[in-house]
Amino acid sequence: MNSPVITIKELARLLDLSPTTVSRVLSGNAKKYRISDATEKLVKEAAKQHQYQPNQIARNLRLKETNTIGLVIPDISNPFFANLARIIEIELRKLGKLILLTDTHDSSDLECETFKFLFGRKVDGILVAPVGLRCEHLQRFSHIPMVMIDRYFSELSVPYVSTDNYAGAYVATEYLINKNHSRIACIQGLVNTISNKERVRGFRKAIKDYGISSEDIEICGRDFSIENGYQTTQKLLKQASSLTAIFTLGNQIAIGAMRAIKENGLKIPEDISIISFDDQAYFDLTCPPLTTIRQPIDLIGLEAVRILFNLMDGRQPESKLLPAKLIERSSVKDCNSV
Amino acid sequence: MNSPVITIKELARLLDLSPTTVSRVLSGNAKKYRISDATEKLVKEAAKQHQYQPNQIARNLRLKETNTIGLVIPDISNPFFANLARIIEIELRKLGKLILLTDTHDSSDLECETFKFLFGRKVDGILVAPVGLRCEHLQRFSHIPMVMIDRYFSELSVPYVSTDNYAGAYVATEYLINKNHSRIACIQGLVNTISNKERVRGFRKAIKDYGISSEDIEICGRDFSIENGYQTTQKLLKQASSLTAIFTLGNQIAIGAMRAIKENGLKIPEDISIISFDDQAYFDLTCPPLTTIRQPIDLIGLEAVRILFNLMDGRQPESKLLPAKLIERSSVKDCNSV
DNA sequence: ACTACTTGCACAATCGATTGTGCAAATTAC
DNA sequence: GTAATTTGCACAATCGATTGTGCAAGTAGT
Repeated sequence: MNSPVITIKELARLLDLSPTTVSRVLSGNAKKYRISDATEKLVKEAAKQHQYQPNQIARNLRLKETNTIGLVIPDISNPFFANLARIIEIELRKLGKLILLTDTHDSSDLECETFKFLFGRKVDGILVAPVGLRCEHLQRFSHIPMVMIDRYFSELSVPYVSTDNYAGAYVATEYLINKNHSRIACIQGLVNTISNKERVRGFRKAIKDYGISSEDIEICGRDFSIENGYQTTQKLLKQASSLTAIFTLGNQIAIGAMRAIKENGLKIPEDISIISFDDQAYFDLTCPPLTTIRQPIDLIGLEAVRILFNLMDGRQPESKLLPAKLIERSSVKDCNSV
Repeated sequence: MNSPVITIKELARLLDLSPTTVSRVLSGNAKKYRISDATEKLVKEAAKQHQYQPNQIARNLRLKETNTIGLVIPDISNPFFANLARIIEIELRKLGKLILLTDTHDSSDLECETFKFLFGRKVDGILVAPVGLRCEHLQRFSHIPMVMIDRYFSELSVPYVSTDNYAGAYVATEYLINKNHSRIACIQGLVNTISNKERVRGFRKAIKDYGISSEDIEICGRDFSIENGYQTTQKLLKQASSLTAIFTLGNQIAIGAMRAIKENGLKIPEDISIISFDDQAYFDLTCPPLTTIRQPIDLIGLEAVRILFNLMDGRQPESKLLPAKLIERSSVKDCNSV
């Protein structure tokens, strides 16, 4: 029986031709190498009949091109990254590339190991949302075309695409302040990641600009998980301060915070207000609908892919910070009207 | 300068050894081939110093093993699949495999193309949540180790791991009936997919077992999207029937349904009850908290990987249907107590 | 009929790692 | 001192596709 995989060599033997000729026909270079029309037709028919599929591994080795892009993400179960992955997958597929997906679970060590893997696989490029704590490995592999998404290191020459986290956080904080909140807690994500730092910076700047005492605010939390949102909020609420609003710096944190508030028998926004960075599809259905800062996820994905391909074509790296947008719902109480 | 990539051949030249010897040392076969301790040490040090990373493409070609698993998913932005992807990624990484991720957007054509791609890439195995409409391509490539997840075709000899959708839907329906609902709509997902069909079957069976007139129920909808949940619910509500409960067959459908209900100014569960297949992390925070049927996502992922590896080891295929669990919250009104 | 092209295809090397086998040199045995 | 082993490593083929080059056979020109 025919094995389910047929190679060019076998095809050639069947047709009594050389592998060279078969290869040339199948890669569309028949004319270029003066293969006769008759032979061309013969080869094509045989290929179809035997369902010939080129062995990409062999092509890759020879052509030094794998048509594969590494996608390195801290947590694919976070809807922000899942949505990002989706748009990126769509774009890359249009361009004939496949994705090697890796989830680093916010571990720099895993990320570093991942880079070695991807390098060994000879990916044509890498799209990475770095954990954000270290970057030697990014540096080390920066000879391969790479774009950072969401999180980045401005000190590296690697381009990035992200949200303008600073401005977004500023707007969110300003919004709270305009609603006359003054005792505000900010629950942050992974400390030291640029997106977190920028959001915190935006928060602080607004606080300062509006002359709010630094004693009336609190910045706490440690990562972007639901767990962190929950535990940090529990702690905040136990402090029995006169906290009036919480600004969560990620959608998962918001979930945890809401859960804790609910368990404490408090009402949003009557007892405590909440605003979150990073909108999600279901945030209009939570109790109450959540006011958020929406990041332009699709645009981030699109731009990242575009820039990556520019890089692969040898063009200049180019970074982008895209604007976030306030989505006003009803999780923030207007303390002016009291 | 040294190029950033060093090959075995170059390493060999530097050390004045043959590539053979270098290869043998680096793949840990020094003893087996009687390489002297001195040489072994020399090679290892040079490899470390030059940061040698084996070219996996070349190894793959020679060894016919890519350490890559194809993951084929209908929609990675659906949290159900994102969570599944995450647990699978974790398990596969433990086993030294990387994931080629593809999103088929619920298109059988794309799925078919995807299979060709994966075959060409010589993946060691495939984990697929098939679109579910056609399966010739699954058949055609069934010589490569493959496990279907979530959705499956029982007529194929390809093993699968999924939830016991029939039983889950039966329990959900029974729950509604016990709460004395009798005018129930069921908003389904992708018609003809096995998970949908099984859920509908469970629904129908419960309806029949409890003697509810088929005129009091309605089965509508077309796919697993938010959009479908929204539009179908809008239609249902416009019919001004005396509908008392909706059973949505997927988490995204539930979101759409809730949105439509809300926009129509109706209250859940006072005006209309809702129960959904497929629990999500945030469903305790929606307005109201949603009663759902939870699928054992982690277990599905774990089992799928386990079975796939058994297959790759040449052991027998084996399929599993895992139990779902009712998570009672407060989106279903108890009509008995009225 | 003899040279000059053109046509149609095959040879062989290559990509980087792996592996069965072979063969000197070193060691041991007697 | 010679034969028998053992030690230590290299040769060369292989995986499947690609490509620069070469070379017959066919056609055209005069």
